[in-house]
Amino acid sequence: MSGHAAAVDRLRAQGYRMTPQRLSVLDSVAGRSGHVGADEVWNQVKAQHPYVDLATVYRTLQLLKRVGVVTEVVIGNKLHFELTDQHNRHHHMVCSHCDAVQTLSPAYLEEFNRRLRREFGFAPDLGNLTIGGACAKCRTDTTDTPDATE
Amino acid sequence: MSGHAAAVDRLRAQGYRMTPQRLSVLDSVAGRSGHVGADEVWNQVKAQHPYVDLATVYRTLQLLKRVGVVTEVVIGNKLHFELTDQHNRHHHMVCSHCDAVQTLSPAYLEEFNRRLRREFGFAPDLGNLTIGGACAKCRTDTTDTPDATE
DNA sequence: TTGGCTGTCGCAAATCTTGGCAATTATATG
DNA sequence: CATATAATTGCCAAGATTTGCGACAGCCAA
Repeated sequence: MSGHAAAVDRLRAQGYRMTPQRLSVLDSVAGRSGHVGADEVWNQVKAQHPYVDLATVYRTLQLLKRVGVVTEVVIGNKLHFELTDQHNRHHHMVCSHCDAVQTLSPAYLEEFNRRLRREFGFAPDLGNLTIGGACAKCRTDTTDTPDATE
Repeated sequence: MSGHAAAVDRLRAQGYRMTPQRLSVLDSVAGRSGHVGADEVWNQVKAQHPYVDLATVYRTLQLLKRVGVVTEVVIGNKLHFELTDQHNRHHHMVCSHCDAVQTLSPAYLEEFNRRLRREFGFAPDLGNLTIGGACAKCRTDTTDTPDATE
């Protein structure tokens, strides 16, 4: 894995440093295709650097998110992270019943994004947008249709 | 405050009970025009019922949210709640720099909502949608334009 | 090389939120 | 109004994430 050069540059460009711990966290997130929980990252990192603290993992993940290297996904009440793939950007739809995650093309929100900028000067961070709701499966499972529409 | 009759009915309709604690929580949320943090609610509630536990406040807020009486707004990394106003539904845009909150008409997401349902069978819970990003003020303040666009 | 400045880390404590469990209470019924 | 039953509460503790702080390490200037 040397594909982290870009990430290193992004950090350096903003005055941050690349450390073994950060590299390890990055490796861990990059190692999986999907999203990873902070605790999973921690476990993986500890394999290489047993002394690393969980707080460091959290701080690193927030940092990587800030510089755009990873994307945060809120699943249930836990944070998950995945590598930001410039060529395959997407949003997430998370079912609040079964925590299933579907991806959604950014195309669905392009117009919305433009309107917010144009009309409010508000620059939405849709990169980290997670849309909660009920997936098709859970909608038919439950008797009481959670008409959380609106 | 007797305007809670509707809320009581909603609870009863789903087999829940109305207790002094719940009434108090409801009063607290209804007492403010904007959104309130769980801790603020707790403080207000304790004024009337000193023994009430914080866990009860959280549970009650989640319950009221579930039955549609209050709406949850994620500000920073804290939960806030506000009374659900049927006649003035809205979403929230929260600035991740200054935590300022702007409201947004549901009209902006109607089409989006319909598409998700039609194309994915996914019923988004837009009632509790919060859109993060940078407000107009903070966008000009900061040198490094957080192009969190996507 | 020697300082000094700044970014990072590990550790511990704090904060916010949720869950388990036994005791208590709201409600329907007799 | 007394009783049974299931919902609810308090209390306690755990889970998840953040923050303060002193120690430490990388990097630039002299």
